[in-house]
Amino acid sequence: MPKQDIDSLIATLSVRDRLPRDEEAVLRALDWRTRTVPAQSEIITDRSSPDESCLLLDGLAARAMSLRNGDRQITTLHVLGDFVDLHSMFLSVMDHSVVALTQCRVAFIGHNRLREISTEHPHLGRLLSMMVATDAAIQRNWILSLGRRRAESRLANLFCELYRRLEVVGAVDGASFPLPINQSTLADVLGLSIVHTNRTVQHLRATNLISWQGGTIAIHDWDGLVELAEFDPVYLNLDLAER
Amino acid sequence: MPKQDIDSLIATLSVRDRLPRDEEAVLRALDWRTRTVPAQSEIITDRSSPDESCLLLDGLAARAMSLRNGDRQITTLHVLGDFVDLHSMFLSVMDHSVVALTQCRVAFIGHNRLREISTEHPHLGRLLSMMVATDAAIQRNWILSLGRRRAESRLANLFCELYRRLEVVGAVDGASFPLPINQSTLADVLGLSIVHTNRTVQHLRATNLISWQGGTIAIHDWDGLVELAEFDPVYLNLDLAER
DNA sequence: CGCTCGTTTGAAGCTTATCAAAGTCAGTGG
DNA sequence: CCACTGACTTTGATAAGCTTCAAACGAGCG
Repeated sequence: MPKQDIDSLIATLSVRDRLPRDEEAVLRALDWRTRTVPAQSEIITDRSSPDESCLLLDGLAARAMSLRNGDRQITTLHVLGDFVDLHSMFLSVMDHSVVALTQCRVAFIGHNRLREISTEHPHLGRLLSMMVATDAAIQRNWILSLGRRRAESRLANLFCELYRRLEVVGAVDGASFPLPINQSTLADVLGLSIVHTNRTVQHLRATNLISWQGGTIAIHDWDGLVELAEFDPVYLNLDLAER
Repeated sequence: MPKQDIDSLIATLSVRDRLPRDEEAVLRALDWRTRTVPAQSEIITDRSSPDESCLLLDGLAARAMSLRNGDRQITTLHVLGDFVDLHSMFLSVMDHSVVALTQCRVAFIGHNRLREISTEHPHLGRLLSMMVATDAAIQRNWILSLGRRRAESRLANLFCELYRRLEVVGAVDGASFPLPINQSTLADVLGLSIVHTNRTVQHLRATNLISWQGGTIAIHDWDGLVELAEFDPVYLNLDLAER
């Protein structure tokens, strides 16, 4: 695996806790098994019992769950630097699937190996648990969104969150960030119909908060977006972030 | 602390993983600081930075988040045996508050002590992480509910989940379990208005799936409730449960 | 007995879903 | 070079689900 591949994980961790040199070295020295998966493919199957966990090196992935009628809900979006299913190390059977929304590069590492390094380096083990907990905090914010925010605020919130998370791993470009998904997928994140998702996006455009073309979101009015979203990044746990 | 107080934690853990005698002994020997808190009081304040975690020994508690307009969303219900904010061990600032929905007995234990025993007993540390991960799985199911299930199915799902979780800690009585909250609180769980919550409850009664009086839910038709809810308990991670 | 809190009912309105069709655009083959 | 195709976005019209407001009802309590 190319050396810089692990950089986004290092960035994700070190913005949230101190990451000593030796622990960083341990992570870099791990025997990651990398793979490239095509867009729309399943990285991890629902109801399976993986014996390894998967780090996202590049691309956009999602946890997805479905109802019998085919309705799909995406419960978390994953960006580079995210451990996509550390959860499977602690839960024996997957309660959801993980799908690649774009082409993704991923790196696998065995649960046994992760358990070994957690025992040898307890602080590193705690960092892994912190990622699980951060994940859960992101999910809680999404529960608040789905339960109590209306469509527009919900979408604004998503854009704010993605901007901040992508910023951490150096994947934003000024006030723009990549979002190479279609509105049908976005609807599955928002818990809305495609039609209403489209109308909601159009309204954010019309009020000049954002634009969205060619798979890129440009934020034109960050303060306005934050206001509409009632966005407070505490839940992202970015304590050591510079701002 | 009376000896049996910790039993519900032991039950919660041992239904999900093997819990060796010595680890159980470690948990029982911990220097828990117990407290009784009145209904409606805050156990942990939003935006605070606790240095201890809180185990629920008795009663019903909830993670709560609010919007500026006062709308409240409950993101997780906690029952006896649940670690209410293990998350705070890994996240420095609380992204939500924890409130007692009924009078609660709780037991606090310092984060430092938890870190010590996690280092000395790595498997026990992993059990703690498993509780965080189980919590996250419960939240994911709730995201699916809020995003894609309509009110009736959402409520049915909640009742199925609570029944199974309370069963683990021996808090059900036949086909009944305690739910000593009012419909306003239930509305905050479901992400609905009080009025619609009331109508949804009445519909479950009218179709003879459940009854609800005096703070007790009686399930009259488990299979019907499961069917309506599309309830699949995989996400509760009850691997070692007998059924 | 009158209060208060919680539940229930009714009516109107808003947000979002559903259905159907048209518009746009990039890619493809004739 | 142009018509065709298929995926995606956009628009319009109607309906369903849920919220809001207002008021009545009921049980427990000082």
